[in-house]
Amino acid sequence: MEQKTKQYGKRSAILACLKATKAHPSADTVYQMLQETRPDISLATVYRNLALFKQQGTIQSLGTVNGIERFDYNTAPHVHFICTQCQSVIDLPELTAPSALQAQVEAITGGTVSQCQLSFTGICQSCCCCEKTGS
Amino acid sequence: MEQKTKQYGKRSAILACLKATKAHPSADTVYQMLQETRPDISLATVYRNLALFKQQGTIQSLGTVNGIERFDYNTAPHVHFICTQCQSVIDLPELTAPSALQAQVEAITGGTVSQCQLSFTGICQSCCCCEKTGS
DNA sequence: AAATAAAATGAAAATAATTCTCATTTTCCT
DNA sequence: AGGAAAATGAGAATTATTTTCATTTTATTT
Repeated sequence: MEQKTKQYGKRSAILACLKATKAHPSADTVYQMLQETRPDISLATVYRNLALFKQQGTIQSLGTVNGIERFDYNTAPHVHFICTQCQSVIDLPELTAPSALQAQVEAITGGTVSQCQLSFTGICQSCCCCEKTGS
Repeated sequence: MEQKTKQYGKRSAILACLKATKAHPSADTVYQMLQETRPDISLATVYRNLALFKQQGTIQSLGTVNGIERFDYNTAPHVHFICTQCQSVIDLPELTAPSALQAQVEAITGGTVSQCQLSFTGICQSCCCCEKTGS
């Protein structure tokens, strides 16, 4: 039993990374964030584990922003604001997602609802003012 | 001025295709739907024009379903149900999108909202019953 | 602790949706 | 009609994501 660096715990490191941020990161962003503390984790492993967490329901996908999938540790229904310019995603905890409609949706469609997504897309405050330099 | 097949009107044919369907098609689906009547329209042109329409605000993107972008001629805020099994997207006109929240979102974020998306994800009725054959 | 099976990983190749290039065609304007 | 500007087709390029497979790590059994 030689003294060697712990090689495992990669899965939980990836999950912890998502838990620690509010940035709703992409797979590549998670990979880059981990590079500093866990350079032994490859991008493929990040992809694999994010897919696993998503399938398990441990995390949530917000869908894609600019063609890149974004993830959220918070699986409770909540509202997002997505800036199409800087691609930032922020939570709007002040507003409530209409998850109460889920029963109605199931009644209307005859299907089963597993997720509710409410998102507002636009230009965030910092991108707003930067834009005005164009005139 | 020889009698030749009309080569133009491709742009409007693409838009008309979107207008005519409730299927919220992808670029490739639009291309395939057009193949029958307008085999002179290439896939690149479909992509180009969908991007143009989207940028103009003529059409809307629902985001991606299974990694593929889906489009909607209806730009009014409305609710979608997305089946993760068969990838079908249906409108739920019975329910209203909470676009009234837009002012609140702008007040909270200090940004500008251009789009509101409310979607429920799950398994649709036909996929529900098919699933049960597994036991 | 040793042996074995099962799961996870890295590196790089493979996949596939989308975008881009550029030569050609079509449309628009006078 | 003539020329500029825009649109298009074909295919190459791009790129996020997935997959392959040999190797390493973890779990299990004794």
